[in-house]
Amino acid sequence: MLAERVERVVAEWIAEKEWEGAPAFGLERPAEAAHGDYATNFCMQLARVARAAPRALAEELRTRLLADERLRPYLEAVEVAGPGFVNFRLNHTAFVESVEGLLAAGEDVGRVTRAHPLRINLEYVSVNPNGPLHVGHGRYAAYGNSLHRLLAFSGHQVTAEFYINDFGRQMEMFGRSVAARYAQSLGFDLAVPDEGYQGDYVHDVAASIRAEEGDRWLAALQANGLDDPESEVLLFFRREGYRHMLEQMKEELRRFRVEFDVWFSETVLHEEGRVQGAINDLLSRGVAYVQDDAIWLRTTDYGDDKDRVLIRSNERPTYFAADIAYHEDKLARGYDHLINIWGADHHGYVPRMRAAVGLLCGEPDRLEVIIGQLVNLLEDGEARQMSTRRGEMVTLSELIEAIGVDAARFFLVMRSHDQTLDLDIGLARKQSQENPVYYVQYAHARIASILRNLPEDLVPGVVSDPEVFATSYERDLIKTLDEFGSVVREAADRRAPHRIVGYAQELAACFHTFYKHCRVIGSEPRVASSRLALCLIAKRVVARCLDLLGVEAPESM
RNA sequence: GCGCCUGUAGCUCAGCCGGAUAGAGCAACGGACUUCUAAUCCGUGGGCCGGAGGUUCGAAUCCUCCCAGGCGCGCCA
Repeated sequence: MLAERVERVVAEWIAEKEWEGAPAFGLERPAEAAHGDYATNFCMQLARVARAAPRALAEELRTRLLADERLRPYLEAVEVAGPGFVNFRLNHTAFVESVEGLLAAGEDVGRVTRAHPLRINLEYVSVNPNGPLHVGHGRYAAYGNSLHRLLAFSGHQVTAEFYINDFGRQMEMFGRSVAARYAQSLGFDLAVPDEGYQGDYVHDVAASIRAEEGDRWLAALQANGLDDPESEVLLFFRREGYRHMLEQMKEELRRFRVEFDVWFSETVLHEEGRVQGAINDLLSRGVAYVQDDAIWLRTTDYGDDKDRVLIRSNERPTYFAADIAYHEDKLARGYDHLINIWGADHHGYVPRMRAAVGLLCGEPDRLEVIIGQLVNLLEDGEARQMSTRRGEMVTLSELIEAIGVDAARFFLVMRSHDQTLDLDIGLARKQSQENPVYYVQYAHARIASILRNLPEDLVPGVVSDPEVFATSYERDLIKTLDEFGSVVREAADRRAPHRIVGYAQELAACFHTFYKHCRVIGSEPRVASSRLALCLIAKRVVARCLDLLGVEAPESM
C-alpha cells in the first residue's frame, strides 16, 4: 500500500521534471531497525539521470512526500540517510490499515491479479516410461509442480503436461526385457538382452502380466525368442509393460502430489502421421531440405550452430522431428507461452528446439526452456550413480519412504533449480527430524492451537488504539505478511519457487518470535482481538506457502 | 577445443536486472518451560563472497581473463 502511494508521488515528480530514463522505483525492508520500516535507494539511482547529488534529490523527495495529502496520514517520519537513502517510519494508522486490508483479502491474501494473464503450457518430468522415477525426476516433479501452483496463484492460466516418450528403441528394449522376465518366471530361461533393463522392478511388471495373462504368451516366446520386435508377442509385451509402468508412474506422482492435466503420447503423433505432416509442411515452406539422403531443418536461421536432421537416411524420423510435431500441436492449442523444464543433460538441445519454434510460428521466445541442474546422489559419502537401465538408482519412492512426502518436496525445491543438489540418502534419513519443513509447519500448528483455545467472546478485529500493534514483534510480523504478494509475484516471474521456501522460513521465524513475546489469549481485549487478526492472516499465509510447495499444513503436530 | 550451470561461514545453501555493517539452517557453546504446543525462543563464536584486473560515488552482484567442479557438444533419446 505504502509502496504504491509513494510510487505515485515519485511518478509525478519525474513527469514534472521531465527526466528521461528514470530507474524503476522500489521499497525495501532495511536490515537495520534504525533505518526505519522501509527504505529506498531510488535517489541514488536517479542521480545520473537527474544530474544532481543523491542527497539533494533525497531531500527534495522527502519534502514532497511529507507535503502529500495521500501519504501524510501514514508517515511517522521520513529521513534522509547515508549516501542518499530515504528511510520511512510508519505510524500507527498505517499498521492498522495494513492489517485491515490483509484480513479483508481472506483466503486470497497474496494472490496476484494480472492485467494480461497468460495461457501457459508447462511441460515437465516427461521421462521414458520404462522404469521407476528416481530422485532426479523427483526434483523436476517437485520444482515443476510448485512452479505450476505459483504461476496459477500469480494470475496465469496454466496447463501442466507430461510428454510420454513411449516410442523408439528404448521402449522396444524394455518390452524385450519384460518378456524375458516373464518367460523366466515360467521356468523358461530366456536371457534379458545385454542392452536391456536389469532392475528388479522389471520382475514386478512381468509378474503383474503373468497374473493377468497366465502362461498364454510362453509358447510364442519359446518359438520366436526376442529377436523380432514386430512380432505379435513382443508388441504385446512392449504395450503391456508400458501400460504398467505408466500406471505406476502416475500413481507415484499422485502420491507426491503432482498432477498433470494432459498426458501426451509420442507414439500417437507417429501413428496419426503428424510427424510426417509437420515435416511436409516445413519442406513445402522451404525451411527443410533434402541432403545426403536425409531431411534437414534450417535451425541455423534462428541461431543454431548447424542444421539438424529430421529424417535419417534410413528413413526413420529423429526424436527431434517428433518433438517438432509435438510443439506444433501445443502452439495450435492456443497457448501464449510454452515452458519446458529439462534436465541439465539436455541443455545442448535448447537452441535447436527454440529455432524449431521460431520456424513454426516466427516467435522463438514463445518457448521458454528452464534447465534444472542434476541431483548428485551419495550414500554415506560415496557417490551413487543413477542408471535406469542397470537398475542402479535411488528411487523417488525410496526417498519418500525415508523422509516422507512433505520433507522430500520441501527439500527438493528449497534450493535454486540451477544449483546442483547433493543428496545423501543416509544423511537425509538421519536429518529428517531437523528438516526446516517442520519449523514452518509448526508455526501453522501453533496458530491452529491458539484458535482452538479461544474464549467465545474473542473475535479478530483491529481498532485504532495506541495499545494495538505497539510492539516491534507485531509490527515486524505485519511488515512480513504485507510482503507476501510481492514475494509471490517475484517468485513466479523469476520461476523461483525456492523463494517461497525462504519467505516461509522467514515468516515462521517472525511468527515464532511474536508467539513468544505477545500473548493472544488473556491480553487486554482490544489487543487480543488485534493479535488474533494477525494470527489468522499468518495462518492463511503460511498455509498458502505450504500449499504452493505441495506440503501439508497440519492443525497439530 | 566450444557452450551452459556452479564456486559465499566447519557443512548445506540464500542473496546475483549494483546500495547502508554479506544472511539463514545445521553443527559448536551459553541461557529460557506454573501461562495460547520447547518441533520454540534469546544470546555467543565463526567470512580474502575461488583468484586477478576493469566499469562506478558504490561490486558477492555487471564486464574481461584465469583456476576448480558439474553437464553437454550424434543421421541417440
